[in-house]
Amino acid sequence: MAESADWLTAEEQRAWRGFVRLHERLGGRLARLLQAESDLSAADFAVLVHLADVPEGRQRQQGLARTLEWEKSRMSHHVARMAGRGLVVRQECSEDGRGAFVVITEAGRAAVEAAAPLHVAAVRSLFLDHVTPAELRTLGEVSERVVAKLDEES
Amino acid sequence: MAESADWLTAEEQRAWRGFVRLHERLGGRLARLLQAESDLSAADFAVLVHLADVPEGRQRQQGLARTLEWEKSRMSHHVARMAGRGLVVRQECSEDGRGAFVVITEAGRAAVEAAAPLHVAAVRSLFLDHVTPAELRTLGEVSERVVAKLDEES
DNA sequence: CCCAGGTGGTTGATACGTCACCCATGCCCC
DNA sequence: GGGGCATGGGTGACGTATCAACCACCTGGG
Repeated sequence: MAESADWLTAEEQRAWRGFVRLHERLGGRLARLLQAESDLSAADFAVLVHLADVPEGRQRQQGLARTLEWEKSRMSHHVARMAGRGLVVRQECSEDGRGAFVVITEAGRAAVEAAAPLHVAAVRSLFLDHVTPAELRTLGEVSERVVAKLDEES
Repeated sequence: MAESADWLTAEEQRAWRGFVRLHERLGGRLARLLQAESDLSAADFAVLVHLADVPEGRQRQQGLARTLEWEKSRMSHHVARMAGRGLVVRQECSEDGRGAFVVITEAGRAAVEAAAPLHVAAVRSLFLDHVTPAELRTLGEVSERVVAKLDEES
């Protein structure tokens, strides 16, 4: 993404490209750490954190998908893989014959409990430690505003 | 990613989660627009923009990979797919028997020239238009600083 | 009661990124 | 000048995201 036809001002470009790069690097780094230390992908981690935090450690698959803002297909594929690794199990839903619960296993709980503090520490040391509180607030405001705009236009 | 063990302050969490969500949404949205309007993935677009901007529209594969910060394997796979679609062609390198040039085709040039203004307009309307210049500057500074930190620690 | 449309979930195809290897060529130093 | 190592590149396997199609079940209106 360089200049081609009408492009952005220097400041716009700097901010936009910086933002993209930041997320790429930070995301990649955090994902690799999580994988190396806990053998979990970022997606695994997100699923397990939610399940660990919900009564009985189980939730309807579609509900989980909505919370994480995933497509149902992605959730289905992913749950299948996680079940294969013993992190969760599927459970039939008696109230709704179509439904399926996803339930975190003991192994899943152990994995997420081991991973969470490491992950938090990584977010801190790689990101939060290098940002001032004022900057952090600005970042939060901008993010919320733009996400809201994106949502209302969709 | 909710609370589990020691977690983040409310402000930290808001900023961090907002930042992640923002990138996910914005990235997804821009990618889908590019795909729908121009039949190019974000990766295709990045490759073509660079090739269109370089003398003779050709560059060594490894050089391209370094510019985009991709792994050589990813570049190899991707160039193969793009070549299959006629957006680029591979060319042998006479100075270095191992080397390969990637050359943009006329079709590739046409595609990127059609896509670029639409993409810029989308970045503006979905993101830049909702951020003040001061916020943009903060964003640029934070991004550069954190990326620099990440680079020096790797 | 039946059926039309909606919802929950699965599956298979395709595209993509990463990893671990492999091969060939270039380069350098003894 | 030959052996070892680095470099440029390709390949196949695997995990993963998306899309489209599909099936099963539920639900509401006639």
